[in-house]
Amino acid sequence: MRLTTKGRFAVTAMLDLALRQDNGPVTLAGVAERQRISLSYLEQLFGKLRRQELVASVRGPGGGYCLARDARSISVAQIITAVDEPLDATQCGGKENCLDEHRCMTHDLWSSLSRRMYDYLDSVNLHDLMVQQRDKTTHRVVVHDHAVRPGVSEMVRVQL
Amino acid sequence: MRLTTKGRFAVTAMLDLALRQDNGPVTLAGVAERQRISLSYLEQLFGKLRRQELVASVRGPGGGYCLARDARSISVAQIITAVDEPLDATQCGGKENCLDEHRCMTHDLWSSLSRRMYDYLDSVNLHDLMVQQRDKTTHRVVVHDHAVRPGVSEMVRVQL
DNA sequence: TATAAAGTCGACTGAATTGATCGGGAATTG
DNA sequence: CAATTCCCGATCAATTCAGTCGACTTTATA
Repeated sequence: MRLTTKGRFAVTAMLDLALRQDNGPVTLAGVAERQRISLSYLEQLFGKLRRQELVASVRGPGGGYCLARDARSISVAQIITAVDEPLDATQCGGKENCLDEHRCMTHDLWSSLSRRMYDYLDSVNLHDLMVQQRDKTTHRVVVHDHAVRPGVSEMVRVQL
Repeated sequence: MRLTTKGRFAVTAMLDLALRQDNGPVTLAGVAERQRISLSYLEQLFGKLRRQELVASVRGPGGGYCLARDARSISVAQIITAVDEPLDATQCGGKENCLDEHRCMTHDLWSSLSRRMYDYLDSVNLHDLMVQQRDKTTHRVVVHDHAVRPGVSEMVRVQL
């Protein structure tokens, strides 16, 4: 499990998509502009996301991308591993370069750590992020309107 | 927070150190040989670990490295951020390239995610890993005594 | 049917990072 | 003194990152 800006771009773009797909397919050009990510780079990322069946594409005018499944069933871990393909195979990974007892130490240690990290990222899904983001927006509006709509947002804020 | 093989090397080396420092300072040459990491690369990593005061060095014959503090007080997160220095400042990070409402989305989303990951890695310390590793070794010995040498790797393999 | 809007694909690029190598130091022990 | 070990800087090939470009396919609609 790697964690780089590449994964962040993908998660950000997917969240943008999730928040806007109610009005039909979302164009990459739109995502690129809103999130300040280069269009061509997005195309590469969405190529991978599409092959992993996290998004579906609609060609032609009025086309764009939609989530391929419910936001609740798409985890952050799935997004990240979709674009960061070489999962973690870079280590000794069963090859011949680590010998005797120590092979196991390195291998097990890291696979255990990285599994626990994966489990965490897998427990956060796109819908969670949408709610979190909408609350933030709401909160801003509330502050603007000064205190007409108390509720929802108050709590989430604290966590960040 | 980045998570790459560089961090894995550092954690592995620190664990090797922690498991052997009872007999005095541990040489990098020893770590290099046992863990199959190049000596010069280890020197670079330990330079950073020393500057972060996670390890202390002893020069001259019989010298080497020791943990600078108790294993319980050194977390995996500390090790990783020590060697992967540019913590996470690579994003929009308060700069001018993200505008209006969307700035907050990207920024808050990722800082929240990455903070939770950090918290997790910060909750695992070197002592935890030592215990985990020693248990595994013990377990292996038991199996070993059993049959005619059914292969050291047999058990450990399962987990992978 | 022609055109424009969109996705699709492949090749390529500059910059940064990874992991490694080398050479020469400085400190310490015996 | 000589050996051992840490320390530091320069350099390097390979890979990845992030972005660019050009050509192509699909499809809605004027």
